[in-house]
Parts: sequence; structure tokens; C-alpha cells
Amino acid sequence: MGNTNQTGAKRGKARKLLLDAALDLIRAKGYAATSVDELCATAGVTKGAFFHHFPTKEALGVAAACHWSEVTGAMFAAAPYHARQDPLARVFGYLDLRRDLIAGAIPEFTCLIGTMAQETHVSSPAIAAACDRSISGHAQTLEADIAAAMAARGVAGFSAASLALHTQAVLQGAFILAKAKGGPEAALDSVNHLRRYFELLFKVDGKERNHDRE
Amino acid sequence: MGNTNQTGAKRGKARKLLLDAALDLIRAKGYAATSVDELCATAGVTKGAFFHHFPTKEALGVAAACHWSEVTGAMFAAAPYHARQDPLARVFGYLDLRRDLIAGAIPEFTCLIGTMAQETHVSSPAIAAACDRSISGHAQTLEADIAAAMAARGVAGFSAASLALHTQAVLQGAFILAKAKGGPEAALDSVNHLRRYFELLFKVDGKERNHDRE
DNA sequence: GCATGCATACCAACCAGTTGGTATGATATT
DNA sequence: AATATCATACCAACTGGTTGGTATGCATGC
Repeated sequence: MGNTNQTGAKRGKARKLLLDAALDLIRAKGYAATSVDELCATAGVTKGAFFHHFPTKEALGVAAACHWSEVTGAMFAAAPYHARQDPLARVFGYLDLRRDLIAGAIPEFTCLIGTMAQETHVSSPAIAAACDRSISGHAQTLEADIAAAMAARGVAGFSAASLALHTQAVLQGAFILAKAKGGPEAALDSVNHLRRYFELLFKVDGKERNHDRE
Repeated sequence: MGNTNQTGAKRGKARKLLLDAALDLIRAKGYAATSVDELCATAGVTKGAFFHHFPTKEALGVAAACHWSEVTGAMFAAAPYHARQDPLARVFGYLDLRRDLIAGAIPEFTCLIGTMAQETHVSSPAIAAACDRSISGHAQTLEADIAAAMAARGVAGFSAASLALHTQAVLQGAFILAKAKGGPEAALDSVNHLRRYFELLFKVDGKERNHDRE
């Protein structure tokens, strides 16, 4: 109402509406339990629109993983810790940001990728591969800083890539704990253990976190 | 053939057959994607038998989590590392066992609990609570050894419970990496990072792993 | 005027759960 | 020892509703 052309107003937006709905629904309920009908209802479009943009439900899953990468990637890229000079300070900035994100309601901080990868690694290799691309791509943005910090501080004995992936593993596992326990406390503890691991590896005391302002 | 009474031979076993089938199917495909019909077909029983033993599919999910705790709990309880004198050696024995379990095909080493908790934490609080009981109960068996090791070595600054749960988080996250990547390598790296964290916390060098025989 | 973007209407397969019934074994009664 | 009674364990067939997916029609913008 007030809008003389109800359909025309959102024409061309169905795809994005569906992907945004997919992010919310699949994160909360999982991929298999999220039906196409429900996705359409949440997005406010019809099934015709769905199958116009995605040939199958699986294709939406792949696109949702890609969409997730873009949305979260933009968020992390805009975070202020990137401006820090010391690469190790950037690494701790990342860890502190991840910790701060774990706070409110569980559906808001958990990860689409971990949820989908669990369900689909057998039934849909295409979605699992998209999840791998998303998580590995994100890990690589951290890997560069880790590699620079290792070189600067003379830390060796493992690869920067493996530590970046380990960081993702801890976060994914922390989300599972939060979901099973119905609250973020255990997840926070786990991220704090991860931070302590970095402090021990790079031989800094816990005070490194105090120059948070760029 | 050879068995004169075909039906009587497996009478009374339907419940266990269904739970064993649930462990395999849900681990591979997830809870939502595993249908009651498929469970019955895999178990070799009919739907009538299913709903005789479980009022709903959700009740089977809860029972499956409990069954998983019993099966895996017995396996860990029988592991030889429990005979070691030093509690810290038992902790490393646990970590090395977990690492060794991550080897062959992915469906064989991944965890039912993490898979179910992800999917059901919103749609089925009963299953999520059962997952919490399973994972927390398992963590407690490790927590005792961690607490003793912390006391013996004068390690402090965090709780034994949080470190035991962190260990579970790393393992769960490692399983997600393995599923997304279609292989165990990243999961192994992550467990190795976890082991290094324990070595740094308890100030032992990497050679602690060499007295593996009780 | 014609491709794009979407809506309506529909379908076969599948879903969790129900029904009415049977085979079996334990206990009670005679 | 034989029979009656009953609860348990299970089965085959079915139900209403939901699933992912399709066929077709129409409005919009280039």
C-alpha cells in the first residue's frame, strides 16, 4: 500500500531475497530440514521464482555458501584490526573479533558452512566443495598474517596454513558446543584457549590484547 | 536356511538393529535427511517395529545419542592408556588415540553428536540436550585426568573442565574440516595443533609421546 | 516483439505416523 | 501337564500431508 506497483517494486530481487532467507533458515535448521516452500515463504517469493533462479535445491545450497563467503568476507575485510602495523597484532585482532562475535543469540553467530558441510559431505559433493572453498578462502585471509608473524618472530615447526585452518576448526567446534549447550559460554572458553595457544606459540603474555585501538 | 525359525531368530533385536542403523545413517547423512523408512530398511525391520519401540522419530534421535555414548564410552574405557601412572601421560594417551582414530574413511571416525547437535538445536531441544549429555559426559572422563595433571605440574589459569571441552571442540571442528575437504589431513593437522597446545601448557617437549606402551 | 522475471497450478514420490492384526512367550489357572 | 489369559514384539497396508520439481501463462523492460 502506498506502492502502486507491488510486484514491480521487488522485481529482480528474488534471487537475493532467497539467498538471504537461505542464510537464516539453513543456519537455524540445517540444509535438509529447510524446504523450498519455506525458503520461498520467508523470502516472500513463489516457487516459480525459486526454480527460475536455481535449477535445483542443491544449486541454491552451493549459491548460499558462495553468498555467505561474500557477506562475511566483506564484514571481516572492513574490520579495523587490518590497519595494525604488526602482523601478529592483526592475528590477535582477528581472534578478539571472533570472540566478540560470540555473544548474543546462537543463530546470529554460528556458521552456515559448518552446518551444511556436516549434512551434505556424502549426499552432495557439490555443496561440500563449496563449503571447502568458503572456509579455505576465509582461512587464507588469516594465513597471510600468520605467515608474516611467524617469520617476524622466528616461529616454526608447523605451517601457517595449518594454523589458520586449526583456528577455523576451533571456531566450528565452539559453535557445536554452543548449540548443544544452548549458550555461548563454552564457545567463549574454547576461543580463549585458542588465544592462549597463540600467545604460547608466539611467546607473548596476555597483555597483547590491550592496544586494541588501531 | 539352516535356521528353522526365521522370524524368531531376530525377535527382540529390532530396537538394537534400529539404533545401530541410526548411528551409521545419521552420521553419514544427518538427522533430517535420514527417513524412518530408510532406517527400517537398513535395520531389516518394518515400520511397525520402529513405532513400537520409539513413539516418534525424535525419540529415536534421543535414544541414538544415548546409544552412541554407550558404544563409544565402552571403547574409550577399554583403551590401554588408562593404565598409565602419570595423569598427564593418560591425557596424551587420549589425544594420541583420538589422532589415530582419524585415518580411514570419513564416515567411520566422525561423530554422531556433532552432526545431530548442529541440525536439531532449534528444531528439537530434546535431541540437543541428549547431545550435550553425551559430549559433556565424555569430556568429564578426560577432565579428571586433566585436573590431576594440572595439580601435579602446578598449571593454572583456566579450569580443567574448560580444557576438556575445548578438546572436544577441536575434535568436532576437525571433523567438519575433514568433511568439507573430503579427507582427514586437515583434521590430523588440527589435532596435532591441539597436542602442541597441551605440550606448551604442561611444558613438555614433543618426546612425551614415545612411552606409548603402558 | 521478444527475452527475462516471476506467478499459478499442478504432479508423482516420499514423509512421519496410524491402523488392525498376528506370532510368541510368560504367567496363572485348572 | 494342559489350557486359558495376557502383554510384548512385530508386520503389511494405509493415510493425510509435504517434498522437490514441472508446465504453462503473463507482465515487464529493452
